Amino acid sequence: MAGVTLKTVAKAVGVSPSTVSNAYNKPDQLSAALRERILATAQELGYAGPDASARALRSGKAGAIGVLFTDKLAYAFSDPYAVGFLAGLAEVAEEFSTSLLLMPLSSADIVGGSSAVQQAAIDAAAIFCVPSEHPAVDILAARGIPSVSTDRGGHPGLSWVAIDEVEAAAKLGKHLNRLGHRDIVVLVDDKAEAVGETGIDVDFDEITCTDCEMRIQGLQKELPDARIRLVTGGHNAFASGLKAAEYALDSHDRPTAIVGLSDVQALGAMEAMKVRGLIPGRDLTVAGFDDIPAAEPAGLTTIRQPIKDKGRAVGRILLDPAATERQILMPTQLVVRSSSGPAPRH
Amino acid sequence: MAGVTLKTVAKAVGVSPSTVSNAYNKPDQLSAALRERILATAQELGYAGPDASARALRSGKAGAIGVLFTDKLAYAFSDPYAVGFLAGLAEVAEEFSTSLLLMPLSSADIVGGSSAVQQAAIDAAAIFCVPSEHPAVDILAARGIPSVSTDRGGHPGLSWVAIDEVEAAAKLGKHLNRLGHRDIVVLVDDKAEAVGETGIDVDFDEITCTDCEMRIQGLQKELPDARIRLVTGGHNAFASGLKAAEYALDSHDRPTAIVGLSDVQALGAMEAMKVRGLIPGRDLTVAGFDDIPAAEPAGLTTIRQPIKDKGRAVGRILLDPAATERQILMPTQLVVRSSSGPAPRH
DNA sequence: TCGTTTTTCTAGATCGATTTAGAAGAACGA
DNA sequence: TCGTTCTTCTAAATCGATCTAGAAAAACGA
Repeated sequence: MAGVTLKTVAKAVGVSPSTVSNAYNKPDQLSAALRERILATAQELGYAGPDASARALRSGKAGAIGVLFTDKLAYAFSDPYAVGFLAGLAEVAEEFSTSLLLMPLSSADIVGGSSAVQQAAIDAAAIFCVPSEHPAVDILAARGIPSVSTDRGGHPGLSWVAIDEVEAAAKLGKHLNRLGHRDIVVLVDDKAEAVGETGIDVDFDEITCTDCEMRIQGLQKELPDARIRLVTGGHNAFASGLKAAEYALDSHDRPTAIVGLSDVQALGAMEAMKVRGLIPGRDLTVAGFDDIPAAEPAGLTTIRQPIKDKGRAVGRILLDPAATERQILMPTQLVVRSSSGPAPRH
Repeated sequence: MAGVTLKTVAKAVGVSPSTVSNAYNKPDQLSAALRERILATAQELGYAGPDASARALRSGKAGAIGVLFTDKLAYAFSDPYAVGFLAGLAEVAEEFSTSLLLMPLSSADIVGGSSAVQQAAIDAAAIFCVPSEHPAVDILAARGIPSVSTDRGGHPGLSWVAIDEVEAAAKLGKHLNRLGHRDIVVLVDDKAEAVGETGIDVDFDEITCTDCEMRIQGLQKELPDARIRLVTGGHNAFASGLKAAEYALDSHDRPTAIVGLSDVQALGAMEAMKVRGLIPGRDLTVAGFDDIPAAEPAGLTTIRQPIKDKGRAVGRILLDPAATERQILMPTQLVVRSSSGPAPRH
């Protein structure tokens, strides 16, 4: 069973290893009859085709692109936004019959080389929602792996597919300003530490994610005279938004608007309101980012970004030789729904 | 930049390649001082650590487990059920700092060896919702890659983590029977061919997915005197459920109940009803399978299965040496919500 | 018929590491 | 002081293929 290699097959058929290799990779380099014979013998011997690692080593092609995907891989799947990106990327990958390698970027000792990012046999990489300062990004660069990020922060030459985060947030900020909101709580995700039972206030300096920083800046820009507080309930997820919103709603000075830096968090906030009998858009304004599918039925005001297209565009840059543009700015759009309304006058 | 290998570093430092290798892999095999010196020189030369493919070849470990994921990779992400599985799997993978390789099982010529399943450098594989007759599954077997399936259909020795599909469906069948439903449309997904503008009827023989077959059998078992029709709107997704349900609702003899073989399809059916002013549970009963997060707010009656646990269990079997059980049956549960009600008497 | 092209196949180098077995020297115990 | 054990390092084989250059045989054109 084990130990059947190209050589074994070659010997059995009575040809050279090169020929067996050609039978698999370059059918037009040998007669059809011989190829048939080789394939048949291979089958008999239980040879399952050229070894993947050996082929990858020799030919320099791994047939896979890596995906650096948010802080914790498992968390990523709790946000439909991230999943949408992956779907778009997968679509293109599929077209080029390339696999997607999801790499955890856990804290394994980076220098020791035992981290997944080091180990991964990949031809290229997509970097999704990982700040360009992250060591894993450096490793990719050091390995000379062509990468595309969803973040514009990196070196000038780096490829990216992104949105103008500041401008996008500014659109929402303007909307809230017009509605008269001057006291706003922003729900941010906190990757760094585990938050306890309840949400907590955070400082702007503590924000670890570049996108988040820029969105907050965008909001501030259009809400210069508003009080903007940052609250977190943990990593980016429905439950965290819920927790953080509960904290904000139950505090002595309740804001007039809650902005989730992602829709899942905003939806969590809506749930918290529902429990408290508060009606979004009337009692309190809620807004989010991304416009995930669940936002529409929930009536959530949000900033739409074409997430699946983002995934596709990244895939094209990585895989399609015809793709020339290496830095792509995607459009965003303010989608006003029932969850936002005028701030109650006092 | 390119062309810097272990040997280059070894020569630069003045030691043997083995020592450099040890510096990365077995720090206790050399003096700390030397290791330091090697790592520093490596950095200087722009050496990013041992080549992944070469290491994989020599050591026989790829550091990744493959995931064979439904027919079309991009579609898989449209079902939160599939995503939940992946999240569970990713959780365990992360724990063992192993990557997840999502392989498209497109129709590339299998024999030629250019398919992703052939190419993939993986240590083990998870097979999600791919029938055991699929050629890709055979390839994995031929390659001698340990695999775990979410389907019990394979060889007796094969590992799996599954639910009793027939029994699960029977629970729902019994529920519908008690409510008096005798005319039922089942929404199935059709992977084989592209369906046109509207849903179409399908025969039981045309069902390509083992799970689907078993679920239908389970329904039939508890609804012996009911008319059960199968309708498809395409691959497993909300839009397909919508399309198929529209077809069923607009036909001259409307059923009293619609069962989606997945929640996403059932939710699509609910949307079709909403458009037509029909109220689920009163005018028509709708039910699904999986109990995805969106099912609860929608009031969808469904069969719950612990999908994330399923992913975790598969991960454990593949990665955790301490895991001994190799065939695990997960529990299911009928969750009755407002979308199911008594069949209207005539 | 003879030189030329095409088809079919092969030898041997190579991809970049890891591993095994063992050498050289240092440290140790009595 | 001598044999023994540890520590530190190395030489050479090996993992399993693919690639380049070229040989042998067959087909071809005039």
